[in-house]
Amino acid sequence: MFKTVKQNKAYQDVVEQIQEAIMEGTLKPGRQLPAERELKEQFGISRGTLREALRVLEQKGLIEIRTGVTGGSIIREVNSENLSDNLGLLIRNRAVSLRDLAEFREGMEGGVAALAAQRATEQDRSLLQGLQEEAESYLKEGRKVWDAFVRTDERIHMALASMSGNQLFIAVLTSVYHNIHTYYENYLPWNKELLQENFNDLCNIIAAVSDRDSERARETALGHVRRFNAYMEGVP
Amino acid sequence: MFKTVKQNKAYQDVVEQIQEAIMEGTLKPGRQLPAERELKEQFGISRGTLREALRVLEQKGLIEIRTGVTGGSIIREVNSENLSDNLGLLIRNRAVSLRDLAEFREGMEGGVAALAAQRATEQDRSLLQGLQEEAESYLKEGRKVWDAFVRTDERIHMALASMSGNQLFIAVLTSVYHNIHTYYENYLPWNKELLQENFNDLCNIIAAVSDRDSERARETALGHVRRFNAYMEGVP
DNA sequence: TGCAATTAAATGGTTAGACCATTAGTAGGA
DNA sequence: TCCTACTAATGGTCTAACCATTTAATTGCA
Repeated sequence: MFKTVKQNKAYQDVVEQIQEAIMEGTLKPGRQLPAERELKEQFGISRGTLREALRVLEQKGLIEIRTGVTGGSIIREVNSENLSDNLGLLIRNRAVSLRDLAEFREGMEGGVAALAAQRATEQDRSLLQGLQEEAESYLKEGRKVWDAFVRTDERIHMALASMSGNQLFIAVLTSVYHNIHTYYENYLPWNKELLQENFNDLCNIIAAVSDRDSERARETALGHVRRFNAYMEGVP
Repeated sequence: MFKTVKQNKAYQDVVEQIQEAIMEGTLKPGRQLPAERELKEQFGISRGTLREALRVLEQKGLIEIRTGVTGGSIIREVNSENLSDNLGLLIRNRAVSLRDLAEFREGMEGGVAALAAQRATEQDRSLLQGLQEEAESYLKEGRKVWDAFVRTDERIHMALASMSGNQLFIAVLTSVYHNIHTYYENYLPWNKELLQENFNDLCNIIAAVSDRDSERARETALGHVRRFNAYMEGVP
């Protein structure tokens, strides 16, 4: 019949009030909160309690706290960084396996590439072109810059996610890449041929995106991920 | 050449130390940290600073803080609650739209269903059977239990995610469902025919999973999500 | 003996006031 | 004009005390 009454701590109340003000738009990104010594008066609490509340808001990604005379708590533009961090914690903590990450990536990369193909701007296309040339130059330089190549590969995939315009894909793929990186470096039997194959796949995906051919982008990307996942079969 | 030196605040240092201990497994879920008055001695900081650190860890979902004589900071089993909260914030802030959620779901549901088909046990299959019957009975009861039907629908999708055995799918889909619910309830033009169509889709997916036919499960699930997303086209 | 009420003790929650560290502007001198 | 030192405002940290909550131990009555 009745819900148990929740006895809010003082700092929680402060967190909720400020969070609501941000969500409602009363507090807009870029705007600054009053200084701590004034805020504590407005809320009628001590500075220590206020600071606990501000730390929580900071951790939630809602404010940024700067020191110095012009410093203070600044309302942040909400982004998906936090979601990535949280997912990263979850991945590390639950000991998500390479297999899990790989399966998950299979589910997403195709869709991301398809959306990117639909939504890429002229600027996006030239960005991809530039990244492709960068990757090619690393490939030619040979073994000593292989990890530079791998990083560029990752940047291309993230650029595609970015072009999808979908914050969810961006956030989730960011975490996945951050955590899958070590696996790929350690377990893939990198050699000249594999890098070349990887590069060819990238070129095909980029070409499909440039042609605004979303279905070809989807299939090419999915095929790429599947093939490379298969190369890692049997890895713990 | 060199990275900029990061001047850590004291509380950040504490957060990192405790977080790492949890991630490495030195601190296991259920275990309690020392009391604040002792912890502050171990870290060589004041209680206020320590409490800021604990609040951050609490917000990250890594510890739970209880009052009382047996209280203290208890290491938590990390779950996807935080992820859901975060996604909720992004949605309320309009950083993630219904369209984003729908696109994302399209990317995942097919893969989940395919994995479920490969990995479902006998027990899983009978669980699905039970849920299907439950949904059918709600459907027959008519309008007054429609939201019971919708909740069962959600449980079926989550059961499939669970059967995929992939913690990533489970965590992410849990968050997505928790947050997409309001959209579906408000914007889908629910009526008898739509519910029936929904139910038929579910039956087909469940049948494919029961037959261990992963490709049919993938296609059926994907088609289902796509069709229902299309019904919501034009929604903000 | 058994149980209920009371008390005690440990924990987190909060307060007050002080001082330190960082930063940007300002004034003053070379 | 330019550099330097100072000043003031902000967050960061510390100390020490008291309040609030919860559990376990104690007490006292039946």
